[in-house]
Amino acid sequence: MSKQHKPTESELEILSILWEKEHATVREVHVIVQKTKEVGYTTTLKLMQIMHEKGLVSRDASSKTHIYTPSFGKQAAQEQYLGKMIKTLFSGSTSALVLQALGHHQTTGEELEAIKDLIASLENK
Amino acid sequence: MSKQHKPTESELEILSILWEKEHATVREVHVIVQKTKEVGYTTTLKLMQIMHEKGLVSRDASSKTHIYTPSFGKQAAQEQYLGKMIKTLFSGSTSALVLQALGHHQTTGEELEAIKDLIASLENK
DNA sequence: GTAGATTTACGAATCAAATCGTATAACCAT
DNA sequence: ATGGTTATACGATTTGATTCGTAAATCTAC
Repeated sequence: MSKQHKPTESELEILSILWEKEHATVREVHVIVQKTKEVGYTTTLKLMQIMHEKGLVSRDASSKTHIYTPSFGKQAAQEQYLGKMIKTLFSGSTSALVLQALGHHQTTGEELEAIKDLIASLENK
Repeated sequence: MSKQHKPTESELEILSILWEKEHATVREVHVIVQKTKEVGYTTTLKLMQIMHEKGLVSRDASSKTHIYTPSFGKQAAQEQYLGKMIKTLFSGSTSALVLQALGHHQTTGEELEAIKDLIASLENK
């Protein structure tokens, strides 16, 4: 993930949409954004133009209607935010975060199995 | 955690210091802030005054040098940020976050034991 | 090809966060 | 009680994010 510019709240919302759809036009993004926020089309456009300037997204401008693609994957963003959160809010303790997450948020039995598997494989090293 | 005002980046940094020390003066906070950022004393002061207005911290103004105390605990903030992160970056999947955290950040054997214990107790319900 | 719709580009206005300078009050040591 | 230091209060400026209006370019349908 490009480190120079960390996405703002609104930018992250747009990135989420792009991750979901792989790539999209301003119109497509705007339609989805509008479901949660009352905001004009040109606002979404401007945001996406700024994201392009910052390098958060790339775009194909070969046709009139530009197509935007995120510059990095959801996973990279998850990594960055998770790392920062562990550092600033959990005093660097990954397990503190994990315990808090498992303790206060819903998980299915299957999910717990997957976590146990990962722990087992970590212990085999 | 007071929901009306979510702390900004800088405010969170100050809160972390207050959580660490229980309570502190502007000077004490500023000395620590200065280790990472080049910033004037009055900037830190102003920030803490605003945090007081927002209700993020309370203060004892009985002596000239005021003493600031966080209005809520670290745990409440962890809860809020974690919940938001699961929702926005992990599509609501707690296990996705846990797997990512365990997979990419260092944990000791003891920590893994504690996590396994929690999972076991969750499964017994 | 012309009208209406859609899109981009651009700049301006608004709003909040962050920074700092200056003034004033309180404290301390002598 | 006076000078130097430290604290708070307050306002001004800067910076960045967000919002939108307007104009110009392109497309579409007839």
